[in-house]
Amino acid sequence: MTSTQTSPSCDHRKNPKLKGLKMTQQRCLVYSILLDHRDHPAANEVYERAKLKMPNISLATVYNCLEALVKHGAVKQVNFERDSSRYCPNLTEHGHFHDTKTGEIVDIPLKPGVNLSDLLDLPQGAEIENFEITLRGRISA
Amino acid sequence: MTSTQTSPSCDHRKNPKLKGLKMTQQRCLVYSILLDHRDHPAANEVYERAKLKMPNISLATVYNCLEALVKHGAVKQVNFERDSSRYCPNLTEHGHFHDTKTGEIVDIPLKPGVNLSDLLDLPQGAEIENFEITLRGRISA
DNA sequence: ATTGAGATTAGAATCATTCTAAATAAAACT
DNA sequence: AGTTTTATTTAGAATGATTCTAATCTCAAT
Repeated sequence: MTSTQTSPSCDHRKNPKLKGLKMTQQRCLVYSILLDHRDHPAANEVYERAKLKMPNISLATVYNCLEALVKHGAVKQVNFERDSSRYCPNLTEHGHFHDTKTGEIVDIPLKPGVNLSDLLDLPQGAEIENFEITLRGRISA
Repeated sequence: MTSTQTSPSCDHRKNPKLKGLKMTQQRCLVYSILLDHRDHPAANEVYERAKLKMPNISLATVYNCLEALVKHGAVKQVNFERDSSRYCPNLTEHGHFHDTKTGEIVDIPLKPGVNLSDLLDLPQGAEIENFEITLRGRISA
């Protein structure tokens, strides 16, 4: 049991998103939790799930791992108003819809071929590094 | 000095956005601060500006006033990642661009005639109550 | 003038997140 | 293989924005 790898999703050869990021057991666990249930958990929820497999992991480590994954670009941090940040392994350009009835958060893909500047009057010379589009509402039956 | 009105912007007859909201001196001051410099101040910055005119106003009151204005729909609350909320009296549909070089935040109007659903693959039956579009980047000279 | 509803206030409490310093683990070098 | 270096993990303290609490104040309507 000297391996650092606990899940195939953390294998650099199979997952180029992780190339160059040292995958410790903790980072691997946190990352696989995000891949496992793509329900946009917040840090404390990731922590709860992580403890089931690694009871001594600390909340600080979960924050550290999430930060490392976000900085590396393997995971996106999603913010809804002032709520706790949530985390999302979907790296395609997308927004989020927050269903105010169920609390569920779903990914909203951008329509293929369309561009932010089709919707928005961007200022001259604006170079967008990243964006967030968050919607709140309901899904009528 | 028994009047509650300290600024014409708080006159209900001139400003229908405020109709139905009791305008106390504090609410009027907070609101006029937002109208005065449209630089998206956070609550503590509103508090600093407010104290110049009303030295005994409390931070809690500034929060209360901002909340009342937001709930009433006279002001929008704007969130960038996990930063403090900022406040914006522009009620037209718009997003925000955060210049990472200068820190400046500017309103980004939606192009006339276009719709969120032109850009996004919304789920069947989605009814959007509100949305936030926030961009980070730079303006190249 | 009295009442009652709502607003304001100071300060305490909350809660997500970050920081700190010590302990571990892994990596790099001999 | 052992030593040094470097990065990671950990528990708990600290931070900081916001909300809560309970007391006081305001003001319109009785």
